[in-house]
Amino acid sequence: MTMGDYNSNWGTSEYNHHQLGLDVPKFKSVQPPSLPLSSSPPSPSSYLPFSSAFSPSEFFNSSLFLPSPNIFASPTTEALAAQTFNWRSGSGEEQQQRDKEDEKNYSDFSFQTQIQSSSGMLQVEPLKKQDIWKFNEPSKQTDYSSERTATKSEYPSIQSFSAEMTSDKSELQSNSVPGSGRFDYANASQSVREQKRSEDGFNWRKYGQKQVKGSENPRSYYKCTHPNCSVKKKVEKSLDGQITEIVYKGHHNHPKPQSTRRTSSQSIHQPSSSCTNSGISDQSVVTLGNPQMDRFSMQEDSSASVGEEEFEQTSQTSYSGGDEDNLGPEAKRWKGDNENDDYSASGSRTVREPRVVVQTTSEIDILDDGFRWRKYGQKVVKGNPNARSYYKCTAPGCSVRKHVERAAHDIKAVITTYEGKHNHDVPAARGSASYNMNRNSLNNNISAPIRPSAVNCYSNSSGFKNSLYNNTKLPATRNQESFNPGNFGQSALNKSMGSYTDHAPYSHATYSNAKDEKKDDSFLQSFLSKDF
DNA sequence: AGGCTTTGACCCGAT
DNA sequence: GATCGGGTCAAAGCC
Repeated sequence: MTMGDYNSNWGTSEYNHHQLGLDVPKFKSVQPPSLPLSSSPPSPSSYLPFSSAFSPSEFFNSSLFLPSPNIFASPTTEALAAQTFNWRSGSGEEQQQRDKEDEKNYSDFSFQTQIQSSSGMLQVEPLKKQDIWKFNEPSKQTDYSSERTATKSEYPSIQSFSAEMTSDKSELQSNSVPGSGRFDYANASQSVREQKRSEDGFNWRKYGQKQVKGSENPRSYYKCTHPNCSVKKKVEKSLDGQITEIVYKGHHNHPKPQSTRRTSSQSIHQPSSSCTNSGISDQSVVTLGNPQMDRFSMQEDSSASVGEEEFEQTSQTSYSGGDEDNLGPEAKRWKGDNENDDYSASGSRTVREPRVVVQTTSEIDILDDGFRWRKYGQKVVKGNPNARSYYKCTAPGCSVRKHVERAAHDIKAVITTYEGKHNHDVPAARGSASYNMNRNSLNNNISAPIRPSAVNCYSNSSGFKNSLYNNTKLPATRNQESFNPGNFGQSALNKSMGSYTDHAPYSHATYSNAKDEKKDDSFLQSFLSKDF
């Protein structure tokens, strides 16, 4: 192999779980927002450490629970797909029925969180796992890389099963729900390879595996099996089989192979659709972090619509020169070979093709809060070596922003900070009947935050205005979103079972965003002072 | 039989 | 030039 091979870019990303080969239809059905859903997926936040007095099923059915089809559209969601809520398992026929539905259509979000304050940052610490996304926006492409990226994070400790790389049969088996008898082994087995393809629409062949330094997770190398297609991807999986990082390289010079498989799950997955709606475009690196230091990175490629894909190109934001140094190690490490990529490598990792890009052009849901976000920056802020990804709500006129970063003191912890309030509802495109119903229901029945997680923390340069703590206690307006899965749990629980978060310490989130954020301050202030 | 995974060896750029 | 480490090769085995 020559260096030239790398020029194919480690930046192409398939959208999501598909690519991850995480396809166990039954478990990771992730439905794109645009697709009709028969049911709504549970919010990641639904994975909460319920107390004995708390009825998961009730909560799940209550208005507090805000299933959102948006989840499907979110890479994060997809990344978390394939898991079920074991706390719901075996709790009655009705419950099982729901579980069944979940298996078919839901992604699993194990956003079990607990609020903690640290270093002035309000953080949502996962009880199990959490995700962080880092997007690096590489270059444009005009080939058939219609792939998109979505990450999947499984939380085995929470789920009865965890869908994983389907190649791993043991994993498949482990995904069964103990005692549930709902797992169709035969079907799962049969679909193992099919899913390999269906997940991301492409076929992959593993050509190597290696234990990389600095990570206990083995890295697997895959090549697209399509003739003359040089797209590759590398996947890191944790010891427990969870995908911790994925990086795509190159662009498919062909459309996705037509799949004859039309299982419910597949139709639900339709990564392309989901991605399309999400508007992910161009390349970007997506890093999903989780408690187990699961790092999921993807360099995503966007490209012309091809085959089943249809992308929505969006504006791009790129960092120039100096910012490169601010890229997180992950981003640098995964820099691809895109023509535009030219970061200089840092750290001990060997990088063959320096690339420069830290941009994300896409409109994408982060943490499945139901809104569309577009990354506009990424930076390593003082006090935290972990890169902070900055996102902005893509809705016209909405200046809500949020940033996500992994806690400096604990990489397992993810800090999500919201700034501002949405002046609009959740994008309709993502809504489904059920979703809307739930939303309405929520509004009618409670005064709790419309969005489960409410606000992780609102902040602005002039000071912290709202804290999650407050949000969980104060009635929220319909527009009080920017929810964080973790917060969802907090707020929801507060409403349904008391002050779950009363004990949770918190502190002001320090949102040290730069000047471009400043301009929104007044807007935010206005909102904040008005509604709070 | 074909396709895929596994895995040790090898290649090669970086240090 | 030696060493390190990531990426790839390719034979063997599995399904």
